[in-house]
Amino acid sequence: MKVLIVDDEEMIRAVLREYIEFEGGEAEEAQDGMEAVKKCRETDYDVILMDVMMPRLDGFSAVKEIRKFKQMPVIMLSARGEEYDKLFGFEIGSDDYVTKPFSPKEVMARIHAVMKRAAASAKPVKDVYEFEGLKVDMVGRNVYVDGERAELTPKEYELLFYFIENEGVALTRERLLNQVWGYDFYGDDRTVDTHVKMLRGNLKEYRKFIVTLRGLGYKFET
Amino acid sequence: MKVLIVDDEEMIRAVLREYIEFEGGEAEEAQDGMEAVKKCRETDYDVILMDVMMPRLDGFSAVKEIRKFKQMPVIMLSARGEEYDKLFGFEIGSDDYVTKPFSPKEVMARIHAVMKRAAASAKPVKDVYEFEGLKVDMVGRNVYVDGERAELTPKEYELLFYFIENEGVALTRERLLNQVWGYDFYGDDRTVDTHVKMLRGNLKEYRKFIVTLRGLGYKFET
DNA sequence: TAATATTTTTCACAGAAAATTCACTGGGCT
DNA sequence: AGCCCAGTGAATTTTCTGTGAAAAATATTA
Repeated sequence: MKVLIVDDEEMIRAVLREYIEFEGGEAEEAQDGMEAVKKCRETDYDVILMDVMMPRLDGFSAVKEIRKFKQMPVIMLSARGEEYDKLFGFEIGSDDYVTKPFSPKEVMARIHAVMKRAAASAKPVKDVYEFEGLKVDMVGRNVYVDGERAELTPKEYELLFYFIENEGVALTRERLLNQVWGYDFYGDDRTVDTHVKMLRGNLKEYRKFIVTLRGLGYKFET
Repeated sequence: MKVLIVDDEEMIRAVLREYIEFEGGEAEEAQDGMEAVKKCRETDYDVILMDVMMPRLDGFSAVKEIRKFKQMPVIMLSARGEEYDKLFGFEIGSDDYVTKPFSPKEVMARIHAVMKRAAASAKPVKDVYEFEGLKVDMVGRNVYVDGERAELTPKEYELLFYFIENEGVALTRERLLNQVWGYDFYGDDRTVDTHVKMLRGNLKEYRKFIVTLRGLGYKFET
């Protein structure tokens, strides 16, 4: 387990490092966002603990920057009351957050949760899925409805692929917008609905797989 | 089992201590909130018994203070009729309460309940819960009653999930409104009742898990 | 480059579903 | 017995989704 601790406070870094190493993990430190980005370019970490307020480059900007070239789980460390930051942190794709003051125990619990999640999602991804008469070729970007090729637009492909990758998981519109459209999309919720409508139309009878979860969003379920 | 008893009355402390030690537990005492906070800084307790009315620093303020740096289960000891205090105590995160005059037996029961809960919540949050024939899939948003899928409305899901996340914790209507409906909800208390009714109806025989606490609210208990 | 085609997004509206209110009933507790 | 308080059913109000059409953005072609 390799963890990157990003915080400008020496003390916090030291405490976290101690806990991580006590559990047999490996810890590296960065004093600010700039250094964090640099280290991430060179090394792969299992999880990054990222403070929000830092000199030079703040936590959010750093995560944004890192996300451009690498996908690694991030846990944000935000001072209490930074509500706005908290939300924003999620939007840019951090996996969790802890508010200061935090107990090291709490942080370790988050780390374990994130690692476990990562391990779970490392399940072999199939290239071709078949749900009854619906065949989806993830690599070739082809979808067949009862053997006949369905002409989907790019967004429809992406949406369908995301649904399939998260089969059985309840997805909010917000999450779909974040994951399929990207964190920097600031558009209407209805956009999702419209694309779901189009996708359903193209899936013909297999529209049934996309279930509406009233008050929440959608779910792909066979 | 390490317990901190916080009360300004010598007699009460002595009685509680006796019971705790009789059951093989370890007890420490504090005469007021100030002392309690100080002791909590130095030592980790499994549970804190905290009186409300005390000189120097009252119980609520003390809990608030302690919460700032440590997370420990608290059972409030409030004089009967201190209704307001009771509610407030829940909001600041005490785990249970006992009204004076109480039987030591009652207090011990609460302690055991709290300890059991703490042991249970130490494990990572589950995705799927099973209580007898009631299966709740938090991720997929599915609820099965004896294997059959229950169709819940959004509020019913949220309410059930909140109940489950707070298994064994007494929840006031106010707290439910705040947490499930949102802090900006200014509605009737009866609203909770109605949704509990609907939820119970959908849970069929497992309605029994949602216990009515007369004069207070509800509790999810298996 | 301009014109055209395709895709994406916005938006308003209708119908459906759900939430809320509220008066009344009945049970538990003193 | 009387007083609260929770349970309940139904009416009312609010919210939500599906949809179609138009506008905007993007890609393609001449």
